Amino acid sequence: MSDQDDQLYAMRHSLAHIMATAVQRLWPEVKFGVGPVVQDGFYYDIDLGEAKISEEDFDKIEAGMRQVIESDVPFERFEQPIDEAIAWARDSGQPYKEELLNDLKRDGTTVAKDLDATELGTIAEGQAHVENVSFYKNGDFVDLCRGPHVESTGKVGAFKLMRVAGAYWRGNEQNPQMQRLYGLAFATPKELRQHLDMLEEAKKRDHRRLGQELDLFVFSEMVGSGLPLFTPRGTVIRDALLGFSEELQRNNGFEKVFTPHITKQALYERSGHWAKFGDELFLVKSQETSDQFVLKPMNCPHHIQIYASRPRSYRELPVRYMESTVQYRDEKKGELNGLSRVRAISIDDAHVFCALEQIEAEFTNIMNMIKDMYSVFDMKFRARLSFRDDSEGYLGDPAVWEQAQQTIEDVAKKLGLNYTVVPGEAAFYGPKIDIMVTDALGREWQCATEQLDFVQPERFGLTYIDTDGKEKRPVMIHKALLGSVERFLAVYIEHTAGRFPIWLAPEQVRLITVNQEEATTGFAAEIAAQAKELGLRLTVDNSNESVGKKIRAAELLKVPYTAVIGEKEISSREVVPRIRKDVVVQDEPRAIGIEEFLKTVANEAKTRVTKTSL
RNA sequence: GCCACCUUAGCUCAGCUGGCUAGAGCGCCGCUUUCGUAAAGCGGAGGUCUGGAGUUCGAAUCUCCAAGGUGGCUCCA
Repeated sequence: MSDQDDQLYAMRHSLAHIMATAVQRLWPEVKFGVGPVVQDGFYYDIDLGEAKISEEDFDKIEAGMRQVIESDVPFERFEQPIDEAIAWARDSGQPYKEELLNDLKRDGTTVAKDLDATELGTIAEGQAHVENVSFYKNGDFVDLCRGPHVESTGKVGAFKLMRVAGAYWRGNEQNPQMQRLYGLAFATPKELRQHLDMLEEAKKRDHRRLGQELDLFVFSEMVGSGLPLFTPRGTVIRDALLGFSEELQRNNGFEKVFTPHITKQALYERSGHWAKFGDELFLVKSQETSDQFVLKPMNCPHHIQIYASRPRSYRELPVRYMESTVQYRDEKKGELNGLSRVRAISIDDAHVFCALEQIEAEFTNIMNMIKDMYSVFDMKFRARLSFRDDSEGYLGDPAVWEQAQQTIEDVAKKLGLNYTVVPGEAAFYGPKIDIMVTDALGREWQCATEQLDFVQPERFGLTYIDTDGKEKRPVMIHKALLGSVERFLAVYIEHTAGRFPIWLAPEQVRLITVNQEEATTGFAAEIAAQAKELGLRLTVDNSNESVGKKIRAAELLKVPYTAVIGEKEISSREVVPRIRKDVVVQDEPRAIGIEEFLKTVANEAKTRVTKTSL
């Protein structure tokens, strides 16, 4: 961390205390939880019992905060023996602080199991035996806190309270729910302004909004939440994305398979998913048999059945099956969100069955596809190597894990990936590489993934006959390049602000007729027929509107190429294409023969270029 | 599921502290116009104000319940 980061951290943290001070003055009975620094700001968890804070109270609280800031009182640090601190918490009616202190005393840490490090969690860093704990005092407000803080309440930058949200004490559903007050904080008003502008831009690019404006997908209350319906325009993009993924995979040794969308529950009992994720499966009832069916939430057990359908030789390995299909998961209602989280999920899924010593080649193969794919999307990514830690609950031989993790890291190194190792993030069945993609607004999303699985081959008793004639156990690799197509689309719509590259644009060329005379519309129809033969998505707008208005309509739909068709074009058989500004290289529009124009665009679509040569 | 907020025409929104047949722009339909690179003109249709109950002489407006949505929390094979 740089000094500047330290300063920003201290400032944000101090603002959390200042907000708490203001809240306590307004609601003296408030009970405090934790108030850490988060990305772009801070929050504080509070419990007001029956009373609730709403966003309407923000003016009041902000005014209170400004008062504290203007008073410019120092943040004073002092220490207390832990037992005295516990007594303080009890006496001042702060049961949450008391609980934290008791944990601190007992465990030397406040980090509850399954809980990320919090502000207080780091208090005890490197001190297993806690004797003293530190407090910070600003004016009449005292808080248990590791710090650091700025010197005085006047030394904070620009802030703005953003929202109030519910949050369970220590992130556990069984615990009481507190209110979390979020604030943004930056060193200067200018940076705050910039951040608010970014949020504004993000709102404009929101895929739910653009999905409607660009006519890509809809929801229907009668169909159900989390079940998007794709319009013709949206379906063009879906198909193009999946087609791209399949093309990459086919070129890299994957074979397409197909499996039905329902299966007997027994399959998932065997795979172990029923025990772990049973409540997320949609149940399907047969009226003919007594079998219990489920909608498939994933494909691995199905692909396993294909692999297991006959004995396999080492000569066949690796076996690579791909299937881009819809999977169904009954997500909780509060989790659904536009296309980012749906209940019918299309995944460009694939499974590799291979020998242990083939892992390196297979991981490399898949990672190369990921690199190819995201360079076409013009998106940067980094790899998160999710490895095991020392805790229990990982299945399989630790020595094999160790070796596999080493192999995976070697692959990442060899390919020159920007990667980080994250211990403790592995799935229980194996280590994995998650790809974090950065969008145009600098936000990170998990898209592609590549996961090793030692467990399912075991559970299903998969084998192959090795060179020595003996049965061996293969390992499995799960992979997705796009991940969920719906979520990828959400990310990509926001990344491009709906300005899709030529190969993905639902409508690649739009012809605008100057008038509705036979000669004009006939000529446009002639061009449309040629375009169709070239596989182009071209439409003709010969509605009875002004040329200006029709151009505007095409602009709003973000069509990459527009051409006006009138007398001039009919006689010269040339057009002056209007090119969307993110695609264009030279800004002097120039005339081009219609045939050449169409062929060029068709070629650009085929080669998936992001800039035009026109 | 929990907390906060939101829900008025296909879309975006107005409708002040409760008061005549609920408005606008865009879109849609019709007519006029036959037009040259981001909005031609005129006319029309379209709303049981998300649903239900209540308070009131009177409810889009206030209260309660429900549904859907948004932002979080939680979870994520």
